[in-house]
Amino acid sequence: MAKEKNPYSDTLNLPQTDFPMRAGLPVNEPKWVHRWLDEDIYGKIRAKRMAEGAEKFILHLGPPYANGHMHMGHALTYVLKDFIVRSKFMAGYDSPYVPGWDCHGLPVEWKVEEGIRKEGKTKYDYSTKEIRDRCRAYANKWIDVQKGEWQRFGALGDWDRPYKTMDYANEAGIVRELGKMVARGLVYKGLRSTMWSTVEETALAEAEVEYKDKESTCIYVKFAIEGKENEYIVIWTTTPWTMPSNRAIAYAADETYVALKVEGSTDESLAKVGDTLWVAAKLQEELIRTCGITEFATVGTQQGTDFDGWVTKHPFYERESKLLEGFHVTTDSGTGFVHIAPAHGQEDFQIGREQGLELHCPVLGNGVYDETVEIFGGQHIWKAQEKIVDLMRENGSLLHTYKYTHSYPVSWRSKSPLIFRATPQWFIALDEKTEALNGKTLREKTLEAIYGGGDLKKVNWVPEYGENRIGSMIKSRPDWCISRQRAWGVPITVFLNRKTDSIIDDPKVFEHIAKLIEQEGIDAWDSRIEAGKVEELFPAGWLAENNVNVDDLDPQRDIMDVWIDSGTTHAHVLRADSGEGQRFHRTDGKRPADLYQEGSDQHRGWFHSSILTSVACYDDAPYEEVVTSGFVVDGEGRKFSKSLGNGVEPRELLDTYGMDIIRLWVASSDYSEDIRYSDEIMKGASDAYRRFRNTFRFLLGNLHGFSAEKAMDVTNMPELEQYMLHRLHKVLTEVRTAYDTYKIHHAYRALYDFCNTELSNFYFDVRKDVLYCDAKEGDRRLACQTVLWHLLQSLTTYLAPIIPFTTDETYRQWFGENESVHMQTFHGPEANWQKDAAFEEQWNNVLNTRDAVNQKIESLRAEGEVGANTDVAVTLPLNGLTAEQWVEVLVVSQIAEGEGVTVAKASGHKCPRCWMYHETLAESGVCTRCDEALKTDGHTTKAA
RNA sequence: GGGCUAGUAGCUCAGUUGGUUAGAGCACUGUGUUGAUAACGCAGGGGUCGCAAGUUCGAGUCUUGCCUGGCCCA
Repeated sequence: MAKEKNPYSDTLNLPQTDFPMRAGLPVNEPKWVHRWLDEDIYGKIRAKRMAEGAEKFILHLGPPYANGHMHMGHALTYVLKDFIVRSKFMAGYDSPYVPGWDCHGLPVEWKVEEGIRKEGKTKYDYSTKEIRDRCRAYANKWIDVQKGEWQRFGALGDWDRPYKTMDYANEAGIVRELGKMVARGLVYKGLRSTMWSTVEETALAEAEVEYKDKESTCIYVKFAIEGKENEYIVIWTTTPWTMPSNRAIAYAADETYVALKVEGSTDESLAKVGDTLWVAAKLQEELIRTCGITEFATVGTQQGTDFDGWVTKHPFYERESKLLEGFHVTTDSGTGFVHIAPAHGQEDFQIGREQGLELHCPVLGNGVYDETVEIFGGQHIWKAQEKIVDLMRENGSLLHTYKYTHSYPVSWRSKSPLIFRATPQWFIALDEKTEALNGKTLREKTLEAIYGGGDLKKVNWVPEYGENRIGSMIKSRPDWCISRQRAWGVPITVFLNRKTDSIIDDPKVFEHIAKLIEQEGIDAWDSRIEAGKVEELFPAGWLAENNVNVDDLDPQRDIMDVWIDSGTTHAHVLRADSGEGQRFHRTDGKRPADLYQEGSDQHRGWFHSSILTSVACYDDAPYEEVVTSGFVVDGEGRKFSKSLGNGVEPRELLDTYGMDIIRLWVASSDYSEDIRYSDEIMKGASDAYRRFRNTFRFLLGNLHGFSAEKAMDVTNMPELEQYMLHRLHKVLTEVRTAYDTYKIHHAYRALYDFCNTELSNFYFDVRKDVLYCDAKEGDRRLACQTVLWHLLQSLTTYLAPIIPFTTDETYRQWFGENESVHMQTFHGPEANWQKDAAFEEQWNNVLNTRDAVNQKIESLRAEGEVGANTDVAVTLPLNGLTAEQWVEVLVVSQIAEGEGVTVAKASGHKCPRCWMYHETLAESGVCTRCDEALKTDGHTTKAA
């Protein structure tokens, strides 16, 4: 049977709106992005806030690296930042947010070199300047791509004026910071153990190293102990070529060692009968077997520490090699003694430096021993290697040799084996006491900023454990090596004066160079050096005034670690742009940034480099507060990786869900820990989105015909409306606190639950009767609409930071195309919405009663007695409400006062218009309320 | 291997200083619904709080160990 349309339907005030139920986010959001840019929403908000003299809130952005597409990690952190910036704007702050990019560094340079190779050429076919130009173009290409993706996230910001670390002004700014650190005596040149390719003749970064199987010549070598007859320390090594650089032997302090007296050996064995050999107890069997010892006696036992002070002779040079404790010595293999060549190993170098051993690297960049090396000087290490073994065999210090295949580091490009070389590098000193820091060291002063102390205010670390995390890193980190032997980066604009063996630290010189870089970019440095115009790098007359001969100067050709670039953005972005009327100008005496917000890996990265450079140059942290987030992991809590095949890209998600849903996913998660991503979780976000959207649609539909001047004063409203405003006051207060403390998921949760529980389940359901059936401008209806009107404004403004697309769509739907929600501030809570505790208590009881009644009605329904609540009559204690109010709240037809709660099928006649039961109906056939409403609104009382 | 950190219903989250049968929303199941209908209401089921010891009259909450993850180092 075809459904017949109720003739009264047309006389009802049913919801009316063009706001579609289906959002079509993937298609519509990009239009909003363009619209916001066209309207310059960001610029307008800022102009408005500045005109108001609003307080500043500066969230400073850690620049993403200008290479590749935005991934989920980017999406997470840029959405979080946008929540914060937008919520600050909404709260009335002036919150400048400037996007930026980290541009220099290896990854871009690699990509460019890769491109060059594809052309069948090598980087040597190009000048450094040409390489840099290509790097610059490459970075710019990705900046354009990332900018589009970033904007698509819905991020508000100063898109017309982003910062780039490769902009000339920023490059100059980076040099200025270097100059400050040099002037403060914090920069020095020293040695560092680096991975080196003798083929490419260059130091390699960690990421350029691969591991491959390599066959090495292993040797057991005897070191004669001084003051003892035929008694030896035995070492084992896979790199015989490092023997000329041996300076010491390391033992493990807590291992037991034994002395074995050789009493018999095989014919091939090099072990001599009568020799006494020291070896770790755990490794003696291996030594005996490998070296062909057939008979022996254990003639001594002692702990590692007992070797302290022992001295041996180098196997083929006339010099000592003393025994030292080695933190890295294990008894997994070898002999429990490790030969130390400080120039040729990470741990060796560290021990060598701590113990004051000779660190000089006697191997040249091309792998040839220099002239200081006796016997083997001028020979290539790989070729000399066998000769070294032969020499030791001849002089009797070799105990055994064999070939051994193991995993060995090679250059990812040439696949040639790498070596460790101690090379000269530039460092920032962590432990140098300097006058500029009140006689304290950079490490001490930075710790004061982290933990609070001295005259420095403690940084607020959120979550709290961040404090300990970065603190323990600063406590234990070595000096900061800031030099790189590369092309794409800001030069270390330092001159070594060979004559005085000092560096030029005059700030005037740095400023002069910075000015040149401001004009010409980083090429200003190299181009003058290469053209032999070094004197141009000095202010006019400076050389003569300071009696410096330009020929004595050795201008450095290294570039800076890119962590200096981004680590100094507090200076060349924030401080440089903070003058009167400029973007970051602040008069509140706070640090340059209120907040840095990044993933927790940045305790080692950007938070770390930023606080060090800021303390080094300005004696204080660059930020008041640091908020960290976790990482995006899959539904099982595992990280995304190619090998697991569980990765997702924001670009795919945008096509299936749209950004507001992705943003809801972020908002619903506690980002202080890792946040999970799965299809199931995204389904939850989609469901939540639909709830919000339908709430908006209900509000818009029922506000049809309403306008601001019809709004009713709170005091004139029915109690139910007052109660709802009271509840709204409560939830908005909660959300404010949540935003203020960056607990976005609490804000989301409070608003979502409010929409579900207070609105959809209760208020909307209860008030549909009044909204649909009362006269259009009846008091009850206008009061209700006034509440809906506040709800519309509060919900859109409070949700605007989280779902900017949908809230703006909603807001403009009601307030007009030219009124963006993003130009507003939070709507409410207004003081007169709040009621006293007794009022709240009474209404909470009403809701409890409602639950009890509903349970009873549900049983009635199960018996098939009733369908909708309007079929029901209820008896209950009125408890201070009128029967009329109970009818409204329970959406039932009849209420009678009684002792307990009972429910029954309503009696009388059902009004065909509002479905409520009445003992009598009006003459027109509808109930008296409907009858009046029909008359007031000018409908014919009897439906045609 | 070291530092930091987490593990409460299918999902996302609450659970103050240890104290009554561990909560919420969503999802799920059932059901109602000619007026929010790819929407909405009502009701219901669902957790030995990662595991194992220990402290305590009493532990999701404290201690130790283990398991499984995450970030950063070596």
